[in-house]
Formats: sequence, structure tokens, C-alpha cells
Amino acid sequence: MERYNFKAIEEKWQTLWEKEKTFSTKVDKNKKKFYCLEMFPYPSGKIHMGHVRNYTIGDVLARFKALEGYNVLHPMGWDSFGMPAENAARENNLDPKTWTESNITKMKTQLKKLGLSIDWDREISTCSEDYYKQQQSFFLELLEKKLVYRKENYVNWDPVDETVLANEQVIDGKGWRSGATVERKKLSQWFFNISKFSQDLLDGLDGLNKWPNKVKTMQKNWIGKSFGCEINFKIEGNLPVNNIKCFTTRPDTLFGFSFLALSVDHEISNFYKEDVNFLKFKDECSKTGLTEEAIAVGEKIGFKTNLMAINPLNPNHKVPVYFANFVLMDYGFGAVFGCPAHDQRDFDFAKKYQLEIKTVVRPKDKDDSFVVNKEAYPGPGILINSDFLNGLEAPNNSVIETIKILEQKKLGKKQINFRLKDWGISRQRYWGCPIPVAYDEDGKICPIPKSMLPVKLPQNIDLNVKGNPLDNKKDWKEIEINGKKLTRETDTLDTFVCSSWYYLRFCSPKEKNYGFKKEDIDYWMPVDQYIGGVEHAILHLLYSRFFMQALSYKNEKFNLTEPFDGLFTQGMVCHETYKDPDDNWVSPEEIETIEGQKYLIKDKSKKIKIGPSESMSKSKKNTIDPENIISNYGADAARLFILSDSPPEKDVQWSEEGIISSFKFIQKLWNLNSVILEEIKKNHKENADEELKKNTNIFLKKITDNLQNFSYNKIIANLHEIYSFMSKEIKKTYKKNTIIENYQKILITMTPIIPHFSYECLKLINAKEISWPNYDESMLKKEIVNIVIQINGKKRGLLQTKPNISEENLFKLINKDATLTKYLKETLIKRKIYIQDKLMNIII
RNA sequence: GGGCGAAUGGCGGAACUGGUAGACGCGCACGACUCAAAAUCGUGUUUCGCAAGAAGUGAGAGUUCGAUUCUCUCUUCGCCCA
Repeated sequence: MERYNFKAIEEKWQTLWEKEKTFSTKVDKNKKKFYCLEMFPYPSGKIHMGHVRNYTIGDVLARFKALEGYNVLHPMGWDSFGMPAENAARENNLDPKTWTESNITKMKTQLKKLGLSIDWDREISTCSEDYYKQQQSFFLELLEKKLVYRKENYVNWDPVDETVLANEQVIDGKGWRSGATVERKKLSQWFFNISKFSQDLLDGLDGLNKWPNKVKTMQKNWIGKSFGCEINFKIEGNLPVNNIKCFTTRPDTLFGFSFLALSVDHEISNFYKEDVNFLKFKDECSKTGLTEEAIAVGEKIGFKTNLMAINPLNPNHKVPVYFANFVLMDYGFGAVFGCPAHDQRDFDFAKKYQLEIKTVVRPKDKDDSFVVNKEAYPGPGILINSDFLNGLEAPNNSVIETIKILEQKKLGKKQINFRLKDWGISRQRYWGCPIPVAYDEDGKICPIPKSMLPVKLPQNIDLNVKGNPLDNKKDWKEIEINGKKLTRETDTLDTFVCSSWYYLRFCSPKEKNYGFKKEDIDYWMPVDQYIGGVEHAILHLLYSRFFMQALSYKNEKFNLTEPFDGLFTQGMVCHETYKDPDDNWVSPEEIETIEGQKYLIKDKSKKIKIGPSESMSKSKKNTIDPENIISNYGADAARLFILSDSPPEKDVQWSEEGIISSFKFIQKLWNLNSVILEEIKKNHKENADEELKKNTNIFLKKITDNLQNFSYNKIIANLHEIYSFMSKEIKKTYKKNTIIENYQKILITMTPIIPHFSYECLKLINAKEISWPNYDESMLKKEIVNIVIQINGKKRGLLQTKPNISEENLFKLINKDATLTKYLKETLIKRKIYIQDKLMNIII
């Protein structure tokens, strides 16, 4: 038998699809649309297994929907701005554009080898002038609507490289490249006013029924709506300070108040500018780190002021005011009131500075003598030691009641607080979308006129200068508009901005006048199924949702609030990790297996230690190159395996055995195909029986259901089952038409998974019109059912009968069955439970 | 510390709304083909037991005629937030 030549066949079909533009799409109002989108890749130069998984999952869906008759939009593009290009360019002494574009070419070739049903005519790249021109125009639109603004903000500053670092570039407080200690520096930055939409973004989640709950919860927590109270504390002391405002979610614990804590950046710190001790303390704070996480694990330290804060509910109660490292300027007003008994941070702080710890909430199952001593009690309960608040149920009632009282006395007011902060979009880098504004001599913002867009990135840039390369490019920076001398903004936009609207661009990739065309959006949007990694569950998805809100805001023509109707988050691709005897990571390619033991190929005296399977990463050397896999086993085998071992939402373990097994399975299917082709030629006159039709029908139901539920791993099991059935069944004699008809249906269901192979086989049987085969509901009815017979809940036998047998008749059958009657002899039957066609449980 | 989720053979994983636990695959064992090996095909494979049978879905309880599935407590692991 001829071996399946995957190389020739895969290439043949890929060429054909490309030549005939099989997957190119147009708006067609007579057809129902389906927009299938996978998160577009960063063009690093090589695809990795994560891409293979992501795009295979999407492709299965896109192909399935197309066969079902939908007009499917399945595009691909490149998230092509960003730092790696700048770093690579610096290292290799070329420019980011060249590097990026050559990577795109390489990756496109690799992706095409996967046989994806992508409309490449719609390809977009965010670093193209064509794309960022439209982005700049959106920026100006948002600027007009006052959804973009400038403010001073702290950044991570690398004093050696003179550059701003992203949080992940700060490693142990040091710059990732220079190694210099990172400073906090105040810089004027651009912001999107995302917090304006906090409530809308929260409410929108309720309508997203096809999103995983997990992601919705994560977004909800990120937005972090909290209900509380703004309290204005009266202050006494040696400074001209009368009041300090603070926000709290627990005003009901005010009687347990024992200090007021301020952020070191609080405006009151201005009075301590010259205080050496305070400056020392401030320095100490920045050493322990100012991220919320560092604070939670680190020691709580404070700096005592001479101020006293007055408890608004009890004017005789005065407590000291501290600066404390665990208070952030970002939260509330940069001031919190401390109630040590019911907050662990406050508790730790109070212990350290010997402040009062007064219990004001008792758990419901304790009495009023309950006292907090070893650790704070943050749980629910009843208020105690709180004068007129005593007896209230905490926190629900007590918070509401306390706020009422504070409002009546004009000491505070109800407030909703959101954790979500405005989105800082300024980046001091070259390889990003230029922000289309300039400044006049007074520093006034002058938007670049739309007719002058795009503001192009300058070429021949020196990336080795300190700081932002654009800032050093004088001939670019200094411009003249309408005779006025201006200086360009040198910040570029965060790349998250590019990915916040790319799905709109796919609808109208070539539109010149605007980011998209209304009629295209009206037809294609929203994305019906968005597929990508869960690592983007918060930022990218939230930013995209915000972008829709922002574009729709005060816009009569465009009104789309949720971009992604369905969301699917796939799991990671993992692989075993290997180490040599000296504990160095070893890649799978450096290993040889001899009699079940793994050895280093270079030095076979060295035995390999097998570590746990972990997500593929270069640092652990457990990556597998998809290009090698495709050239050794073919795209179909790769697709088959990446889907087969685990449900798509969970992690999958890549293994040599697994890919080989998938490769072999395709060969088996090919052999079966040859047998079937022979059988068709024989032209039998009679049909063996109805088994083939019936089983094909059952198979169709299973596979259709599994496709709809993203149970792609079960589809592979279905394929194995139908293979095994067919290879036995084909030995019987069937009429030519019966074989072709059923086999064709089976082949069609295989096209989403292993398209090259299936289309080749379909061609060999001369299949013409290819659409998703429906199954016949009436044929699914069983003629014989297996009924489980349990005695006292234990399975004791299995009876085969026709469906719908009555309880009496079934019992008669049981009484004829010797293996069952032996359990029933001379005992009283107390009860019989009969589940139609499934089970009878006899209680004795 | 908080939130969410998970735990099933040697391994990856099935089991629809509570109703035959272990589909399908990997691995392993045996057999066929072969001088032999590889490849391929076939058979078997939860554990204990010769068998009849018994036990069995992280641990412990509960609800139920019946629990992998529902409830509670605990353990471990993962992810996110802090």
C-alpha cells in the first residue's frame, strides 16, 4: 500500500487554497456571518506551540462554521510595535522596521504551512503607517471628547539608561538592562480616562454570557467597585492643617480608630520636605518597594507627626497621625484610618508602635467580652464597644447606618470607589505609534491636524542614545504648522492601544478615510468567537472593551459597546523538563532514549533527570519548534495532536509519543481510505445491513455536539471510534452509493481537524458539494437497550430488551435470569426503582 | 491574606440534567508476520484474588434507592489579585 505523502498533499492543497482565494470573504447580507478571531501574534520571527494551539482551535471553529453555511470572517494580523524589535535592532544594528517586517514574512510562511483557513487579503500590521494613521486619528477623536488627558505620574526611572521602565523590566528594584537601582520619578504622561467607564465596564460583563466566568470575575475584581464613605477628619496640631480626607469601606469600625495613616506622597508631606528624619523614612519606604504586593509582605513602618486626628463620632477621642509605608496615594485620598482590631495591616502597625487595639466587632457566636489579641478579626459579626452603634450587624447594616449618621452630622458622605485607574498610554520609546500632538512655546497642546496624519516615525534613528530616541531627533521634533513653531510630542503609544481596536480594522482593512467603514462594522461586528490565552484576561480585554465605549461615547453613528460576544481562553502547551547530572537544563533535542532511560547525546554516560511538565519556555529549554514538527510529521498530524490530549481550555502536554501516534493515525486513515476506494470499485449489488448508516449517524451527532461545545479532544476520540468501526465494517458488502454517501459525511467532519488529508480523500471519491452533514434524529433511536439491574444499589446484571419495556415485564425478565434470582430468593422485596430504559434498582 | 478552579488507572483524559466509572489515546504485556529487528496487525490491561467475589474517582462526613456528579469540613495543586 502506498504511504501517505503528507508533504506533497499538504503543499498541493495550500497552493490551491491560496490560488483560488478559498478563504477570502466579502460582506454578503443574504448570509449569516460568523466572525472568528484569534488573538494576533507578536512577530517574534518564529511561531511557537502556543500559536499552533491557538490558531488550530480557531481554525477548527472557522472551518466548521463555514461548512455550516456561515459567511466566516477569519483574519490574521500582526501586533508589530513593541520593545523586542527595538532591542533586537540595537543588538543587531539594524532598524526595527526591517527586523519586524522580515519576521512577519517568516512567520507568515510558517503559519501558512499549518493550513489555516485565513483570509490573508485582510492581513494588517499595527506598525504600518496605514494602520497607525487611523489610530492617531482615533487618538485625536478621543482628545476632542476629553477622554485623553495629561497628568503627572510616577514612573520607574532607570537613571543610567535614562529611560522609563515597565514594571516587568524592574527586577529586584534594578533596571533589567543597566542593573541600576530604579528610581521613582514624576513625569508628565498621557492617560486614557478609562475610569470614567468603570460602572459601564462592570455592567457590561453581565451581558457577556459566552465568556468564561473566571475571566468575568477577574475583570470585576480588577475594576474593584467598593462601597464606602468619605470622612473628613478634623486635625489638631502644630501645622496649618485643619482637615484630612480619607476613604473607608468600614466607617462602622470608627470606635476602634487608633491612628490615621498617610501616604508619604500625601500633600501634608510638603511640610516635612526639610525634615531629615522624614526624608530618611521616605527613602526607607521606597527601598521596601511601593507595589501593593511588596507592602503586604513587607514590614509596616511609620513616621509619627505631631498632628492628632479627631474621631468624628466622638470628639473627645484623639489619635496620632502617621505617615505609613502601606498607604498608597492611588487609593482613596492617600489616607486611611487605622482600626487595628479588624484589619491585619493596621493590627501589625499598632503592635509595632504600641497603639490602642480596641475590639468593636464580635463574631456572632461570641459574646460582648470577645477581645482581639493575637490577630485582627476582619470577619462579620455584631458591633460592640461602639456606643450608639452597638448591636448593629456588621458589615452590611452597620456600614449603611454609620454612613447615614455621618451624613446627617455632615461629617462624611457615601461614596463609591473604584480600584480601576486611568490607563497610562505614554511610552518613552521609538518603536510605537507616535502621539499626534505638538506643543507650542508655552507648552500648550496643539493637536496635529488630521490632514497631516500620519505622524510618521522618522527613519535612520540612533537607538543607542540615552533616553527616548525620538527626543534626540531634532529635525523630526521641531516642526512648523501654519507658520507656528512647535515641538512634537516624543512619547509613543502603549502597544495595548494597537490591539484595542484591530478587530475593527479587520472588517475594513483597506479603508483609507477612517479606521473602518460603518457598513462593514454593522455586518461583521461583534466578534462572535474570540480565542486566546488567559494571560490577556484582564488588560487587553478590558482595554478593548474600553475602546468601544470611548468610540461610542458621544457618537451617533457608532454604537457598539461590547466587541467580543464569545470568548474562549485556551490552556498552555507544556512539556517535560530535563536536567543533566549537573543540574543544567537540557532540551529534548539533546536527549536520546536507550531502553527507557534518557541520556545526553553528546555524552552518553550522563543520565537525564526528568522533571515535571511545565509550560514551554526558552529558559527551561523545554520548547519544541513547530517548524520541525510540521516538516517531520505534517501540519495535519500537528493539528491532530495539539487537539487530542486535553480539552482546549486546559494545559496540554506535548510529547514525542503523542505526535507520533497522531502521525500514525493519519497513515491508518489513509490505508483505510485505500481499502474503501477498492471496495467502491467492486460495485456490490447488495447492502450488508443498516449498521453503516446507523453508526455514521451516531458519529455525526457526537462530533457535531462536541464541535459546538469546544470538546475538541473528544472529537479525536470520535474519529478513532469511527475509524475502528469503518475498518471492520468495510469488510462487509455494501452498495457503492451507500459507502460513498456515508464515507463522504465522515470525511467532511474531518476537514476542520485535518483539512489537507480530508480534502484529498474527498477528492478521491469525487465529492462535489461539501457542506456540514446533518444527522437524522429518528435514526438515533435505539432498538435494543441495556438495562442495569441493581440490587440494593449494587450492579448485579445487565438485561437487553426493546425500549419502553414496562416495569412488570422487566421484572418478569429478571425473574427468569438465574444470576439475578439467586440474590432475590426467599427475600422480601421492599421497593423497586425503575428508570425507563436505563436501570432497575431492587431494594431487599 | 482574598477570589476562582481542579484532584478519576502507570500517564493524558472520558462519563449529557445524580443512574453500567475508566470512552479514546499513550505506555506496558502477550501473540501473529519475520532468520531477527523495526514497522504493521490482533488480544489483554483499575486494584486485590486461581476463582466466586470484594474494594475503588484526594481525605472525612452528609443528603439519596443510588454520588466522580449535590452539600459541609479538611488536604494538596494551579491560576488570578493582594
